[in-house]
This record gives sequence, structure tokens and C-alpha cells, in this order.
Amino acid sequence: MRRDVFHAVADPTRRAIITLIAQKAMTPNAIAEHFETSRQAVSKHLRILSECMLLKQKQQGREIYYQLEVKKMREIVHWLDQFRALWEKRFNQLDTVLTTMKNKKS
Amino acid sequence: MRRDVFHAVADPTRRAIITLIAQKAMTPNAIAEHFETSRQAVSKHLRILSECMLLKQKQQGREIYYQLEVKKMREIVHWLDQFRALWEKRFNQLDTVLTTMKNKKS
DNA sequence: TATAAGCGCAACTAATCGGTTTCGCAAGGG
DNA sequence: CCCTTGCGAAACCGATTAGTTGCGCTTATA
Repeated sequence: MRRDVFHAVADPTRRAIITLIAQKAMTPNAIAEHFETSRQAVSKHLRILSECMLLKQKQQGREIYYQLEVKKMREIVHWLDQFRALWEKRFNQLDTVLTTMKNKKS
Repeated sequence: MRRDVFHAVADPTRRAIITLIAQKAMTPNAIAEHFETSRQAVSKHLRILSECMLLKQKQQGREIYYQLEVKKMREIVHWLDQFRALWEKRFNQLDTVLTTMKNKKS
């Protein structure tokens, strides 16, 4: 069983849930109302998100409020950092080309 | 069959392949040498990456060189942008709003 | 106190996943 | 010309997935 942020984010419904509970804590029922799926399906997604360490939860009577552990999302950003240089290199190269053209003109 | 960048990135082997072919184009065999798995398994991953529009390929004789379409990775970055403001919450709300406005402009 | 609401958990199902094995085809090399 | 090499595609396998249905526990409410 693979449980990491990348797995959490792979499913589109899960991404929608993540976006939903990023701003404010919500109960499973409240979340389920935003989708076509059942409360139980949402609950399963919440369990996965929880196993991926992506959730903060707070019991309030018989209701459980779930909110996103936003910091955890930065793990994806960190992995993506290795590519940032590559797609910025394109701009740098373009800059070089432009500079060269400009210099040749003058 | 769900084929998007998030699906591509969900598998750890696929992430390793992505990292590998980000810098320079490689043949399936050359890629497979970096892992425990077979050439065929790598080929399957390449097919998936290709369906996710993450590959550039170039035939050279009987060899096929695959390289990462780095730009496509930015789709993940764009999705993550919605959380950036949330984990930079150490600023007060006005600062966050101003930063968001500034980033959207540039 | 009886009933309803909110929830997690377990069992089940069809679909999909990552991997292997096998095959066929095209391109080099002796 | 044959043999090897590099590759994709298909068939198959066990494991995992996302979803459903049904259950039982706890908490609120009439």
C-alpha cells in the first residue's frame, strides 16, 4: 500500500476534496454534498488523505471536521523544484538569443 | 482510463523515469538499466507518460530516444498555486492579498 | 426514552494497475 | 543472408483501486 502525497493527489475527486477543505474545515457530509458520490465514498477518500498525513481533524459532538494540512502539499513543490531550472533555462536561452541579436544589430 | 499529469506522477518508478529523462533523451533500454524492472515494464511506463503528453520522442535508426516534455510539469505547479497563499500565511491577510495580486500580474 | 443523524468500518464488486512472458517487426552487423 | 538487437503490442497475473451496501456505535433531538 503506497501512501504518499502523490498518491493522494492522483485521484480527481480527491483533488477536489483537497481544494474544498483547504480553506475551511468541513464534515464528511458537507463535503459529499459537493459531489455526485456517497458519503461513504468521501469517507474512504478522507481515510486515504489521512494516511497520507494530509488531514487535520477535530471532533465536535458527533460531527468530525476535516481540514487540509496545507504544509504537506509543499512536498510536491519540492519535488518539482528540480524541473524549475529546466523550464527557466528556456527563458535564459531566449534571453541569450535576444541579447546576441541585439548585439549583432548594434 | 484516466490520463493526466497527476496520474503520471503518482507512481514512484514513473517519477524516477521522469527525473531521469528530464535532463537528456534516453532509449528504453538505457532507462531500464537504472532500475530493477524489465525493459518491457519501462516501456509500459513510457506509454503512459506519452499518453499523459509528457514525452518528446525521436527515432534514430532502430533506437527511440525519449525525453521529458518539461513544460507539461507546470500543470502541477499551476494547480498547487491555489495553496501557496495558504502556507505563506505568516503574512497578514492584506499582505497575502497584495502578493496574490502581484503574482497574477506578472 | 425512542428516534434520527453523523460517522467509521467491513465485506463485496468491477475496473485498473504494475509487472512478466511471449510474440512479431524493423534495423544493424557478421 | 542469417543472427542479433531494440522496440511495441498483446495476453495474462496478482494486487490495488474507487465505489457500493450494510452494519453498529455514538450523539443530538423530539
